[in-house]
Amino acid sequence: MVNKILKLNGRDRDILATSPLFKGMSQQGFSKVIEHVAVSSFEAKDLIFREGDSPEYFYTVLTGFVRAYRLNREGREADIAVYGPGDTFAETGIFNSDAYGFNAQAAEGITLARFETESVRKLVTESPEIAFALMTTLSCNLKNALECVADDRLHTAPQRVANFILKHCPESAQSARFRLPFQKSLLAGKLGLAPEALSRAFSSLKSAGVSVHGRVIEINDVSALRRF
Amino acid sequence: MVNKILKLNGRDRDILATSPLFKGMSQQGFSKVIEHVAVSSFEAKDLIFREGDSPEYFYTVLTGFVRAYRLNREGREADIAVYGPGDTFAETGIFNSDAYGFNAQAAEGITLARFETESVRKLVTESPEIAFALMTTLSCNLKNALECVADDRLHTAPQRVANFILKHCPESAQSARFRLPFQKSLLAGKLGLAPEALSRAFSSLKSAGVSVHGRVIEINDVSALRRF
DNA sequence: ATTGAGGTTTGATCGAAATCAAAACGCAGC
DNA sequence: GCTGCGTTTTGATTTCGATCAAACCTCAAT
Repeated sequence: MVNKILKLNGRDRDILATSPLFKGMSQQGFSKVIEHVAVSSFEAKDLIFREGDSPEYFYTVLTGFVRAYRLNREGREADIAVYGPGDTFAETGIFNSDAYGFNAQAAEGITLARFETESVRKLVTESPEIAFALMTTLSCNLKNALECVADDRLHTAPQRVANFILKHCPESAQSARFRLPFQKSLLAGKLGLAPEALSRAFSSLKSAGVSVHGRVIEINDVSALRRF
Repeated sequence: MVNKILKLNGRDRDILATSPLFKGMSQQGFSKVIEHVAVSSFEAKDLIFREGDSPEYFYTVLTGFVRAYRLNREGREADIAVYGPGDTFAETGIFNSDAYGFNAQAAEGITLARFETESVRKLVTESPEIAFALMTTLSCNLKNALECVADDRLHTAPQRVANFILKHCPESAQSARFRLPFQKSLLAGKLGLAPEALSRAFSSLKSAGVSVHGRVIEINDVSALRRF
């Protein structure tokens, strides 16, 4: 069930203002864009849009996680990306008016900032600053997508999991501990694995000093994990 | 060996003007950008840039094909994209000054239009038209990359090859025949396959009416292939 | 505390594609 | 037409991860 609040509240506004898309944007630029924003909330499992729909809106995540996935002919699903707080998705619709290229689903209860594709398209031609911000976001999403292809093709399941863990460790830490921001089944999808494969990957990382308690990951020796 | 010609010749200029990046751009916009262009030629196997290099330039392919790939720790290579005539690559450097995210290699003798990242970054803030063209290109590359992830995760080798073939068939054709634009080993890489796997995929498509003679692909019944 | 429903782990099996090895093919240069 | 090199194909084997099935764990609701 979609619940739209037409005005941003203060907290949402703050989250948005500090997201990569708007960070570094002037007050005026920000004000212009948020004239065209609405806040939408979704419950876990709700569909935000469907592959093939016409791209009327694009989104920035305020809270929670969004799962982007595609279907094959038999209806099997494969995740292609996970978007979290501050991430912007489906912004290709601004420049490429063909249909959304994937399904987007709330992985849990979420709130999104929803922008009108059409209105922002106009803003882009008027404001170099807004254009620049969107290009930076596109660049970032493109880099991540190519990285994902490379990771899929180069690394085994345990290596992909190790990489994911290492991204969440402070660069120079000896040891570390953190909490997964979402369900393991979503992490499995993000890494292109079945949940069973993720579970087995975690247990094969025990030998590299990784222990898992529920959603809490503990790394004894970060540099050993790097060598794994 | 890199061979730089500082001025575009007429033919190169035409190719560039009709490439997706410049198609639809005004004469003035085009002129502005090509002040900052050089033409580079490379021989087969030459490296254009290396992952980790600082992104001084980005490129549009004039002729031939470019292989984008990454290495794992053991030095095994995995292709992540193939860029052909009219395609623009490494344009993320304009907005994201961190290093190139992949290695780029000439798959055969090629000519490229080479743009200075820094100069174009300035143009983008001055000209909405140029900004819009770059955003469209970024969008297109992002869509392709996400499509690639989905294809890898959803489809088997024969299905990926079938999809590739179908993209090269006229939408409504009953039967078709076309020539692969590059070596089979490059196609294998593009599809995330070992050359042996591509070869086996082709032979498993014989049952769907696909025959292969060297680089020439013949499809008896396009709609049967679609159902494969 | 008990129940029940998701989510996760473990076990067994299967299948797709990588890898290694060698044969066959295609083609440019002589 | 031959020669020889690089590409592609074919064959045998291995490996990784998917799939199916069942047990287990967690936690919210009763």
